[in-house]
Amino acid sequence: MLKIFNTLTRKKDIFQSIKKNKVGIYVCGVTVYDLCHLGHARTFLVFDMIIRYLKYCNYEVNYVRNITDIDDKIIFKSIQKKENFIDFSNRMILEMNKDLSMINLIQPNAEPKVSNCISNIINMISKLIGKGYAYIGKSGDVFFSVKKYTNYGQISNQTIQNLQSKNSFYSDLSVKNNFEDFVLWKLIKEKNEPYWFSPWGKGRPGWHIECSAITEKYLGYKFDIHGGGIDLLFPHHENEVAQNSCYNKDFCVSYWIHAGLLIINNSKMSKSLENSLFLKNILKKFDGDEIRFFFLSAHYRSPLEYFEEKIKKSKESFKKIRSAVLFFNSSSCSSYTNFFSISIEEEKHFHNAMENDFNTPKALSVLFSIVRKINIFKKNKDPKNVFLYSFKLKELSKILGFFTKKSMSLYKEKINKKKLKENKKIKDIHLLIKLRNKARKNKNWDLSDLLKKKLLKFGVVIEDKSYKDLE
RNA sequence: GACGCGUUGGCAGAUUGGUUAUGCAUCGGAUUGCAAAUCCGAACAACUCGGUUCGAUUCCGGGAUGCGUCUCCA
Repeated sequence: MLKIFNTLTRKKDIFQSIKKNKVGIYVCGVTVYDLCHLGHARTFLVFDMIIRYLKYCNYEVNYVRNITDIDDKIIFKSIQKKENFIDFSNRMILEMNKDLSMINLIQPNAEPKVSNCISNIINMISKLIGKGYAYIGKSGDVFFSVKKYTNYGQISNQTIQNLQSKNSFYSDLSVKNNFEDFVLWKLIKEKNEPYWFSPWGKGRPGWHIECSAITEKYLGYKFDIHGGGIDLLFPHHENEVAQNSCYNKDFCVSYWIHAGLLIINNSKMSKSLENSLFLKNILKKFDGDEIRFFFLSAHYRSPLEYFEEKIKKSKESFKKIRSAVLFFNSSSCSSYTNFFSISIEEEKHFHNAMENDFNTPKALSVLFSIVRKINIFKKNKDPKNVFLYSFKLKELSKILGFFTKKSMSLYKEKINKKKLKENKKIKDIHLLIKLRNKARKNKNWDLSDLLKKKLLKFGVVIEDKSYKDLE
């Protein structure tokens, strides 16, 4: 029985899908004003793991993740880079897809761009105005009237009275009726801003309305799971609930799942703090499976502190599992295929861990105990059990998204390259030694010293004894 | 100020009202031509103060402290 921590009820709820064997899930995606950072990677990896597990449990999953390609920061960045706004966001989307594919994420069933959903957004805003939940402010921008929605604060447990106002254009009471009201449609302020036509003038949607319109369009007013980073809980998700509930009174998300944040230098990782680590850069040092292991070795809801030493250590731990799986791949024995239906004790532990709100650290510890058993069976020369447990290890790892075809082939490629490099290095060293010996024989001391220095660069220390050593 | 989540060995990180998490690192041993890998064993733990209890790291309360959110953020 799968239990999931639901932010709405603040406890672990038993999972039950609305439609039998089907799950609709929406995850708030990236605002593409820069490259993907490691924080994005964590959130999407968490939901990737959740979706893989649901699929493993025989659910047909409809996974929707939006791309915010309209946003003040995107506009600002594109102007700064003197790049057309559309070109800039498209370039960032390409980069995002490239980076995310390297950590082997399941592709969403739909990945709508906000710019393709403007008509849905306009419809939703019109209806909200019609119902009296939204109004045109003094500035001409459209605002949501928070006080009209009596359940506001339900998911984030916030009350309007306790909110602190921040200074920005849209927090100014000269443009809207109440400070808690948030913007649904922004009119263009500068000539070079991108815009779309609307009943309220040329402009663009506010941030919160896009997710409401997209979930409505792709998943309807009732769906199973809504996810995102915990930093989106307030105001983003609170506002989404308000918008959708006012748009359709039967709106209901069964489970709200929030991923814990990646912490770096004792604070949340975000670009506004200029401490971001781009996924692209991390991928130069660690592969997809290693990054996956690093994230899954902490519970998905707890904050996770990042520093390089930590991921290096986790890479070392992961080696243990990887080498066992590689050994299995290289020694598969088809005569044991009748073993596939046999179950082992560890599978139960693994499933219990996953069913308990996706306890991946515990599930991983089960993998380690399988590895130990495999090693013992190897030592005891028990090939049947080596095969059985190795097979199970691989199957369970795959549930968590490890050892996909792509990640395996990338890893093999990396290893082969390394081997080639090693071989070349050894050849080079032998050649240099030969040349140096020749130079010494010819008493060409300058060349000999030069070659000695070159050898030192390869880590080879030359200690000459006498000419007798020379060949 | 409000709301939420934390504090577990050297590090990372699960779990639990009583009995080994797990991984890395350390120490001892086994295995091995050497090494790597592996196995066995050892040592090291619950922020603090109260309460409940036969028994609390776990439940309850106070305190300390860290992180997140409060209308741009995965």
